[in-house]
Amino acid sequence: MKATNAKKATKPKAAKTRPVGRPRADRRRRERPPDEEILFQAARLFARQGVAATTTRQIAAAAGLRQPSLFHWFPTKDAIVEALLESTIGATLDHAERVSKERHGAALRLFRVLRFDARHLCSSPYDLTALVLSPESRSSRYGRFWKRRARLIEIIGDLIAAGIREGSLVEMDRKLATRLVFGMDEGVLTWFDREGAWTPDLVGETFAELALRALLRDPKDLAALQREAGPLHDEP
Amino acid sequence: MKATNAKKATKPKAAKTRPVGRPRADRRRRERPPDEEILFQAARLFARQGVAATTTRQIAAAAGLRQPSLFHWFPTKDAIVEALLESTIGATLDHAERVSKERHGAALRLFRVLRFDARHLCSSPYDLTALVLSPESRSSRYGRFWKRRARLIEIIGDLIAAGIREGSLVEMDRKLATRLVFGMDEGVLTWFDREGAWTPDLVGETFAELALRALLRDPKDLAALQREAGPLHDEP
DNA sequence: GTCAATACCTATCGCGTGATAGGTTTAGTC
DNA sequence: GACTAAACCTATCACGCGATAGGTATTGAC
Repeated sequence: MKATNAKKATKPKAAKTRPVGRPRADRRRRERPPDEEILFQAARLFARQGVAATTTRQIAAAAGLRQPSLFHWFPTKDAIVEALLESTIGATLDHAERVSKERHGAALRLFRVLRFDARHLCSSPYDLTALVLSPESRSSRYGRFWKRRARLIEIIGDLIAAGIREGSLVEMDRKLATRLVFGMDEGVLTWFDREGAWTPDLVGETFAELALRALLRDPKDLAALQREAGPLHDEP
Repeated sequence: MKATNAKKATKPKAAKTRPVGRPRADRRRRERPPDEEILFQAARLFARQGVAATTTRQIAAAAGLRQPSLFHWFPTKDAIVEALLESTIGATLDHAERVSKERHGAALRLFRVLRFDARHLCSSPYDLTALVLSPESRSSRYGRFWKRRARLIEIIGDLIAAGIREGSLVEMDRKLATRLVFGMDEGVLTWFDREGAWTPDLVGETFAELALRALLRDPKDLAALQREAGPLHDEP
């Protein structure tokens, strides 16, 4: 009787610290669940080396697994890339769709969309440098992501066109302007250092400030835009 | 006697159309010498697929050779990447060094450096999208290229700082401004279509115009800058 | 204790890769 | 015609890749 009770007192304690399943060869603690850890480490490696040059063995080792174990969580290497791409752009496109429909001047809407996107790129849990900017991701396999990205470009282009029509933005080739501005936006991915001195908010604000100074007929309007827009960190 | 003469009349004609060396299996004419054709086709494939995902068999087929023949012209696949990287940035850095030393206002010098670089990126004989923007090229193997690129960024940063000191450009975090402007510059690589409607000159001019509008204290100074700078196609 | 589910492991496969080795085909020189 | 250099070719290699197959080690439920 007494021996049985002593055994039961020991078991619940072990249950709280051990996940179900075979223990790993790599005993190091991981702060994320396995699928998220795989994505996190994959993104890091992709950003540093590119997708094709990153092997599944490297990803597995970085995530604390053996290479074939990756296929328990993702059906193919490709599926990892796809999951990373899908993890981006959703929030920023939703925000852009919402803001672009509001009853405000085009310049204000543009300002808010741009700074939100740049901040979002800097603060994603995953380092997306390689994925968004590299030709490796241009495959038709990721058509959904590229469609949504094209939609975001379209929204920005429409806002620039509306600003030109309203007279708040300077006359120019609206498509070329869209490309240049969006290039500066995504260009953030090539230099933003997640361990560096600049915060995502600061980058978002400064980028949008420069973009609007470039486009506004009268850059003195910028101060009013910044006031009306409010602090970036209040955007949902 | 006569038969011998007839034979000699035929040979000189063949000598003018046939290069020395074994004929290719792929008989199609190539407009460039073999090494240049390899670089051209490699750049095209790298831009579309990325470096690691492009095989030497693909490069060879595109250049009209068999795969091992590549190694007659380049010692390794890597050497192809290196040659492409070296083919860029030389002219633009020389120009930037020269212009940045001239006795003109910082804003004018900056304007000329920026538009030259953007045009240069658009008009390179090789499509460098994958090489300049992708992590694949970040290897220490290409240290020389990355040093020169850093020098270019430094020159632009110094010009921005000088403009801020002179009072022609707005006060702001000079390093962040440099990064954003250079991001727009290189971002051109992600969207410029060599078969498209925009010319390299137009892109160079428009990019520099937007960048200076963003940075100038008084954007009305832009017109004077454009006049003083003269047409981009006159830059050597 | 048995069984099922879960999360891993080791072993291995079929295939494709960059590169080497040796041979072939041409023009040019003597 | 013999020889050399140049520019190719075919054949092959050693290696590493993504993925499959089957087994192992744990928890939790009964």
